[in-house]
Amino acid sequence: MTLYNHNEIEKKWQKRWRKDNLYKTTEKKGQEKIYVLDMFPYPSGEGLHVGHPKGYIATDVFSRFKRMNGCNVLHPMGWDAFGLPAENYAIKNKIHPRIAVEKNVKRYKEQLEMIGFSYDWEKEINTTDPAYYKWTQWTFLQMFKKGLAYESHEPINWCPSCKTGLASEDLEDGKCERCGSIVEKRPLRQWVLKITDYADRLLKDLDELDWPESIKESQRNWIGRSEGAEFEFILQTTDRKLPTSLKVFTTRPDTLFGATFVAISAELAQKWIDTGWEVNDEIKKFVEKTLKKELARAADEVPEKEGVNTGILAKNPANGEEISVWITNYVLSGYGTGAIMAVPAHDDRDFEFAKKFNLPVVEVIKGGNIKENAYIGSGGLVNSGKFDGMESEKAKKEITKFAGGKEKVQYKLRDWVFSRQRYWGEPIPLIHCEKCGIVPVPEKDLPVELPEVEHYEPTGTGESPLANIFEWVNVKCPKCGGEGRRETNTMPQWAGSCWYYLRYIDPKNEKTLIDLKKEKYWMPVDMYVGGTEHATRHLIYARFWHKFLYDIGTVSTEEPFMKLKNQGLIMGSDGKKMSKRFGNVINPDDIVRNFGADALRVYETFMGPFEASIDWSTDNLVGSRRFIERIWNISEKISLTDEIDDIIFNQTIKKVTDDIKNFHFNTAISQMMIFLNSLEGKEKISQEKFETFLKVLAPFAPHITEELWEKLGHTRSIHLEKWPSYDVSKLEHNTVSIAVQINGRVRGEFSMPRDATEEVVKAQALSLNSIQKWVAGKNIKKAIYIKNRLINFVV
RNA sequence: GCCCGGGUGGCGGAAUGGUAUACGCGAAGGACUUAAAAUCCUUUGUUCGAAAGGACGUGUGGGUUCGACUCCCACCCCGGGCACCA
Repeated sequence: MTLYNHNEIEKKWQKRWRKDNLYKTTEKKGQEKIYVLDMFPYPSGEGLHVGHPKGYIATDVFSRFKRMNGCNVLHPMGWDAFGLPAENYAIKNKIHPRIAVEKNVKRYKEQLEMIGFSYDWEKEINTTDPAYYKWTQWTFLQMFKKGLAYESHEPINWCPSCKTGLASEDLEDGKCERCGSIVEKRPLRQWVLKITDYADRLLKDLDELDWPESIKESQRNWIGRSEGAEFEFILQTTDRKLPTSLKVFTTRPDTLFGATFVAISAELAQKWIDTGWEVNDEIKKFVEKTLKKELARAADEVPEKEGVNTGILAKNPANGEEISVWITNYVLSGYGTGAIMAVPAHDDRDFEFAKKFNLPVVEVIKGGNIKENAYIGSGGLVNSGKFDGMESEKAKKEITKFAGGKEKVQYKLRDWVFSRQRYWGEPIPLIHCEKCGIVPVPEKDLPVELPEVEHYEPTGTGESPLANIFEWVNVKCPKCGGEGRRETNTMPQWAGSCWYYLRYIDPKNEKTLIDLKKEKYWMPVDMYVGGTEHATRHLIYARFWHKFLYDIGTVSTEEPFMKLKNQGLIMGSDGKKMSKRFGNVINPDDIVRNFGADALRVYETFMGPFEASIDWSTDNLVGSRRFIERIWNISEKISLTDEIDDIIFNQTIKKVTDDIKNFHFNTAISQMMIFLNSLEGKEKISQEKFETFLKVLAPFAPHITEELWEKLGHTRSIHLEKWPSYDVSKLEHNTVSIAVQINGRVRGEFSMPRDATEEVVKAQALSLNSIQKWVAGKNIKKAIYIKNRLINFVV
């Protein structure tokens, strides 16, 4: 018996596959295309741990399966390498980010190759390659020209440690998603993309996508659509500097008669002051204090409600009542109009505020006890004039009409803060000219390359380190030829990943972002696999970016990713997230060296359902290694005749075929184990059937199957073989075991030929000793017969 | 608070109305061996019983059904998303 030396065999085949370019993308006519995509990794300094390849293994199994089924498969890999992690790593280790990225990419690629993935490396891309980011910049320019990119000075989230502004998507519980620092608000000049223009389409088109419900739900929450109405309250004031009316948005127009005051945000009050509203010291101080607190406040902190009465009165458009206008710290400035109608009887927050400041609470919806709490449910109207008695749902429309409001839809989604005050990102291709204003860099001058710098540490001043490189910053204005300055902000980490799936199709293209003919062939992505952490970042940004490209005719589909699957996390063996911090990281290199890539691949697919989070267990991995080894050993029993159970054999082909399609890899492996167990103790195994078994195993364990395939005399790779079919007539045994139940409890069992009639089964069942004692002297009310499975007597 | 998932042996898990615990790990016993490792075979939900056999058993409590891990109602616990969004 020859020894199974996984290291030698796996290295041998990896080398051979590379040499033969075995996994080169094909575009054979008349064959189905399938685009199988992994969320490309961010090459960090730590290298891969065993959790990372879980998704890659799944897509690799799937791609290999599709190739064997005759499909044209596009299965590429690349590197998302701009952004904070690479830059922070570079700063910490005092090397240039470019060098750090090169080093990390090399390491990642080595690690991936050890696992035996079938990527077409001719398609490799890197978002930090100028030939790549040329087109990231190009798309930004198109957005700028369409008015979707604009400059803003609004206060935004600022990470004091990373020293850059952030998008709301980059926060986690009010902390910087990268470094965990508490994020502050800071007014900053910044570039913003109008993703809100796409809110309705981003929401609506989710319905068409074959994505996990939880991801779709996260996006729906994030987009946050609310239907309601906008009302205009006439302001009763003699101050001519004040607006004459105030708009509010509400989802509860049915409660309009219960509005007892109007609340506005401090930001809105400040705007009024800026335009000349004369205010007393108390109001002035309150606004200043509130604005200051808001800047310093952690994003998830909910402070005690504060407010001050402006003395201004507003006329309720429903009943003409004059109610007071308050400046408060609980109305959000960035949502709706920055002002609300407060209905204390039917809103928790307004109730709390009204109680604190002794404002009236008027019940307009029946159903609660408004002395104790706000009632936010629905019900019949009261105190609402002619609408008394009407149901709240109906009243929403009626009162909106009556009070001159208009129906309106609001979204929570905010525009995408798109600039970072950092070095390691795509330069924003704009030039500031004193005469012409903001001028786009002409397309022929793209890419605007990131210049070499001595110091790339962030400045913390709100300017990127690029601002200090005068020879780069100072340029001629492309429009008037006068003095100009380059935009020094760079793009966020997520920019490059918004369209990388298009670049894979044609990675060397210099003329256009994508050749539309090639795009039409491969898009959309048929199978996209990655982690759930991208639900409201990458997966929203990329959809937005793609829809924009669709609108300008660059791509042919409205959505980039038709089918999405999320792999579950592999946790440390201690149940904690695998991380250097907890010292529970398992390195795939060690596993491959000690147990083999095939064992790792089988284990990661066998450990549980693909979507489930499961703790790593090297003990359990041993079972997968044993499986591989048993196949090796059993291959020595091959002969011309065989004793293989035909039924198990055909069931195995069917089960593996169906399970790979559905990403049920764990049960596919278990079926192959059942097959292998059925060979145990048998002396004769035919080459033909064993080869078929190798073929269905090949996507999971590409190395050992290739080696055994060669040993059996083949010169062409097993991975180029056709996927086997099974004999439908040989999926079930001719004899079945029938369970006999009395009142639903199993009391006996016997064997029968398949498809026996009820009479025969009944007679046989009742003749059993074990059954007789249960039915003796009792009246059988009825018998339920489930063909080939069981018979149940009700006594 | 609202919205998604999920809860099955000692452990990872299988079964989507029809014999609960497939497959794997671990454990116990046996074979081989001078011995150990490796490998192979057997047993392995709990409990009562010498055995035959019985009772209990898929988070908890109810319901539908001849029959429920599976469907319905209520609740508890765990994981994730959103959250002063009017």
